[in-house]
Amino acid sequence: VSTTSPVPVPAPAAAPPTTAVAVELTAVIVAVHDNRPWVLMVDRDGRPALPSGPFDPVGDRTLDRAMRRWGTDLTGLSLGFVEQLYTFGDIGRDPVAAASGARVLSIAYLAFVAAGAAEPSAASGARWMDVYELLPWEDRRDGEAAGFGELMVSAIRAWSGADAAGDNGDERPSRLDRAEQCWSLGGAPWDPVRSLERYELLFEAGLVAEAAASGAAMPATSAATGVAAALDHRRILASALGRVRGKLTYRPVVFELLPDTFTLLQLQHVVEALAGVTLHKQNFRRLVEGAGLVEGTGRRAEGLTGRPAELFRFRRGVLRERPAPGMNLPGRR
Amino acid sequence: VSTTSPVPVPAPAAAPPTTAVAVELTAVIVAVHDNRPWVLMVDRDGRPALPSGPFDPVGDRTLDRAMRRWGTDLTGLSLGFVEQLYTFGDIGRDPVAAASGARVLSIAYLAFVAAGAAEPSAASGARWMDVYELLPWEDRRDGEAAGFGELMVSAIRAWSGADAAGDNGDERPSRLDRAEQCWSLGGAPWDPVRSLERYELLFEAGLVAEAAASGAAMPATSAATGVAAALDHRRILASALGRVRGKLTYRPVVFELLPDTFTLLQLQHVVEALAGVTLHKQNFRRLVEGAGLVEGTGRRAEGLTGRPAELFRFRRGVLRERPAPGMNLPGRR
DNA sequence: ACGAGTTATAGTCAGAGTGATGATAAGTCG
DNA sequence: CGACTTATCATCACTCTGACTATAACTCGT
Repeated sequence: VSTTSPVPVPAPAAAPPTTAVAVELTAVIVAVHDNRPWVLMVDRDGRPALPSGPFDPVGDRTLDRAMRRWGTDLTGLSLGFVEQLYTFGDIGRDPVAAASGARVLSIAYLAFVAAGAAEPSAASGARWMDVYELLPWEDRRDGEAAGFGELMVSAIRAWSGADAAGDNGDERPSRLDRAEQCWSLGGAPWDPVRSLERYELLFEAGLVAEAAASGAAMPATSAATGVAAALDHRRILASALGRVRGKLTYRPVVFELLPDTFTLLQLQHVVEALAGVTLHKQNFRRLVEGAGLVEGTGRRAEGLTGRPAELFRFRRGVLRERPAPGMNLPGRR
Repeated sequence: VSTTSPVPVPAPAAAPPTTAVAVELTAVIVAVHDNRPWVLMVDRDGRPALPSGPFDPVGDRTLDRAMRRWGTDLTGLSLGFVEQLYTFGDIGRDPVAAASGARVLSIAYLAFVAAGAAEPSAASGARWMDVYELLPWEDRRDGEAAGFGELMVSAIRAWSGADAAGDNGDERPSRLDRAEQCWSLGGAPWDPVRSLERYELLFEAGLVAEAAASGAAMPATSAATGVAAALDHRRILASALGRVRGKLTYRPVVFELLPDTFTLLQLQHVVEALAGVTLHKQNFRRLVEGAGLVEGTGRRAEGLTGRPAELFRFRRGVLRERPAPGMNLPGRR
């Protein structure tokens, strides 16, 4: 079955590629205040859009560095955690560019800004926007169907039934299966991480405004389906949100969003804001302390009300002890 | 802190980017036979290389579809699971191209081919190569330091000490910390998922041949550090391996690598081959059955030796029951 | 000063999941 | 028929998880 070394025949693929396309960086810059996740958005033809910048093939030695430099310029803030997300390249994703024959590739990056940092420089035209204004169904902190409702569920049911009848063989999971898995319509628990799948399902079902080619029927804003963004930027945001939520569970990234010291309730609120679900308070405390993720400073917070809480800090030592330290979200597995 | 809608000022970033760079797709096509993971490689100037193909901005409507089409042509096999990995764009990654002023961006994809599928078409010049021939330290199935040895450990220790002395502030984790985490030098258990970090550490420490700019001192092949590949393809492979290992734990992707029915031992061997660690047999069986990942067909395997095992198949129903069904690797967390 | 309200923090308990080990079943091969 | 090999079942201690209860410490209004 195997040859240990490949034969020394030049493969056809080895010829240097010559395809030219436009490449840009797109940033999903996230912060958390006031129990809400915020994302930095600019305006693009009247719609909110993720900030994008050109990729400079001469000046930028690595993509990561390009992202860091440009993101810092844009926000005037120092970016904590920075990670490449995904490269988006569908032909229809930028209709304007497509019309002129250009193909736009966006390398999306995810970055965190610590709470308490300054505002973005006004010159950039960038503003913080509530993530759940764009993806309202992803926030389940106040009840299952908060802002989503049975309406949407039945719409999805009706739509997913449409091909269950057609029975596409049993290769790919049916739309019904996908809908059930995404929205926990069957017995399965809600999985915060699947935000991208949920957005894609809504898109396919024609329930988000972006799905209507060239601004047809749907309103750009609805309480249930949120505010439409430019191009495929809501898709990118949904993918970022899923990544953040997944990452939370096995890497201590939350601390990049918090000040150096914080109370356990603050920490819990940040996790809840990102995960879009509420957590059991006592268990959360036990978990993070028991896992050695945090350590108490002797000091206490300037209490607003109630018993003053101890201030904690991230305990770097965990990294040496556990390979995958993070916050457990309920119902994973 | 927040304005609900962004101000309607055209952001500087909204101007269409015009940067032109060469974009190619690079495939990490993986199969498992004989208790080993195999990757499809071609020859490139005498070194093994991952197959790469140009991205066609006109013909390919989506990146995923481009990958599928081209990968199928290349291998003559049908690709099961296909997933975008990462986009690599370091300026130094293709010295030949760089010399001529071109910047090459590779969008790397991971794809699986089921066992028992046919050989790749000979015309492509592609051959299967043992993944652990390229990344020998990633295979820990026969003992901790199999093929790696205390030598490498101390080399890394020496190197990582080099900046511990310099003490770069305590922003980024020190090299010593990184080395300890990657190789479980401290108390931490070995984490199969960190293959990319390990490769990058070896690269930085100058312990892999690719690190020597323009073929200086290091031999292209060594028992401990493996066979050097073209460009940054070993880095891409390491990143793919980490992704596969991670994915195993929360999504039932193994089954894409197996025939429709299989024995539990076969399943275990595939998981072990990919994870590079051995698993406890009884617990593995209990886990996989208890989680509802598989279901027995009544039939038994044509036993070679020993008691014949029952044949199992993947149980699609899990997807409806659990959000994140997968194989637990030891020592995660 | 005191009690109501609010938040922090410790403790307890049942059930699920995990790692390790032993015992038994069912084939093949000499 | 016995040695060998692999499959499969059962058990046990231990940790982790989810839910609940009780107590501590502070602010504020009266």
